[in-house]
Amino acid sequence: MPGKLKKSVSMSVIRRLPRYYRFTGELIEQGIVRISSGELAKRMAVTASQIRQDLNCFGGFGQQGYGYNLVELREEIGKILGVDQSYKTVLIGAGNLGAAIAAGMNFKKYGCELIGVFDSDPNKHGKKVAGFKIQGLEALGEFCKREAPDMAVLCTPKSAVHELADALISYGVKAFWNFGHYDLSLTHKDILVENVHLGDSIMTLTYEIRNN
Amino acid sequence: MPGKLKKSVSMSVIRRLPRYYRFTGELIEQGIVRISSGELAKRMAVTASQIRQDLNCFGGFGQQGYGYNLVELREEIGKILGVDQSYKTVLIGAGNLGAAIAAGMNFKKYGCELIGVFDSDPNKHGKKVAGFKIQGLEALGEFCKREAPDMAVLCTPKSAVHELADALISYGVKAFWNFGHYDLSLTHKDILVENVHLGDSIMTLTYEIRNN
DNA sequence: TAGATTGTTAATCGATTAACAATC
DNA sequence: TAGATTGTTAATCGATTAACAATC
Repeated sequence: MPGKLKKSVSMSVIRRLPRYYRFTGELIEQGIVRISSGELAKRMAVTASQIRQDLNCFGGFGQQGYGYNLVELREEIGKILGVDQSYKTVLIGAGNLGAAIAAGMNFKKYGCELIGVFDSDPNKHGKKVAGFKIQGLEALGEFCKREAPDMAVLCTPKSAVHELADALISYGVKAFWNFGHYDLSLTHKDILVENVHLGDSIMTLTYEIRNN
Repeated sequence: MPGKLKKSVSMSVIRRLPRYYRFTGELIEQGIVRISSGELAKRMAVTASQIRQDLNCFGGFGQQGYGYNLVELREEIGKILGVDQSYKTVLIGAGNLGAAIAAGMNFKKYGCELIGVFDSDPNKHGKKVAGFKIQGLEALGEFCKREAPDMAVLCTPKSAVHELADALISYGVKAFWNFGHYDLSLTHKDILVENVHLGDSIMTLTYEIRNN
């Protein structure tokens, strides 16, 4: 038996990591150096058990009797999340939302690097967003062959998502940050998809307003 | 015993409802009239059991031997989610993202109605977004007293969220759609919060790129 | 060393899936 | 009626919490 097989970490855990990353950042800003799982739990309104379990999926970052060194802990979580990377990213769909994401999202902070912005609308071509000239979709293939982006941000209407994904996958893109109201992972296998369905999000809020 | 107490529905179920709402809409567009839980399950890549369990939290919308009438089902889910309502909504923070949400989000489709846009930056005051003149925060109190909004969309930097929430709560706002990197629900109780943390979202994607 | 706090195993809880009787 | 499919109960699975021995 050549080394134990690392059991894959559940999505529930992964989705909590960014929150740990944010909180440790804030605590460091406040000048705090070390923290126990109990104290961190209190501040984040979760259980200490959960924090210890979550972190131990990735190794022992703490020290018995002491707790966790915040700078060290944050760095480790950052590495796990990949924010120390620089994944090349293209953004497709420079409408309201797409342009806002391109201009306002600090990609570097999250391990990504925006390298191009595309839109199907010829009227937009050549205009600048976030320092990038908006390019037509006909330029996408060559651009991808040259730059080999890792990730695509999809900010197009849902009708365009399917076809775009086909093309991007054929150009070697494996990861999709999808803002379109379309369930990419149903039709496209062997890719990574993270959906941001703003409509779904606001509906859970209206649900709660109503049922309260 | 005056009627059985309806056990509250779990968040896992609620968060699946918008997806049912989307899929039933698409199926209706395709001209399909009825569907069985088994067939719907296949299309959504979930189990039929889950669909039946989820829907039965709210009552029996189906018919044995027949399945579910799509138009009826969608209407029921819509009512549960509150998309037939018209919750008055103010948006605070007309930066890149805030302006894009104001202009691009079809609030009416989701049971909301945008009634005002606010920003702290005096240079923006008077400019128009989505047909609304951007107002200063000093106008917020009077506006809320007059209009009594139900919901606030927070698109400000995290440093402003806490104070803004204090003010809005004092004006009677109970529900917050929060785009700021700040955990509102930790500091403010008895309000409804739905967070959209785009940073958290993109980090789960970089995690997956890295660990794949 | 004694006290604190982790890493980790065991117990509990909740959510998902399976099964099937009810019924259209 | 017979076949299909729901509504609902029971079984399983996974995630969260509690407990505690290991150890800094």
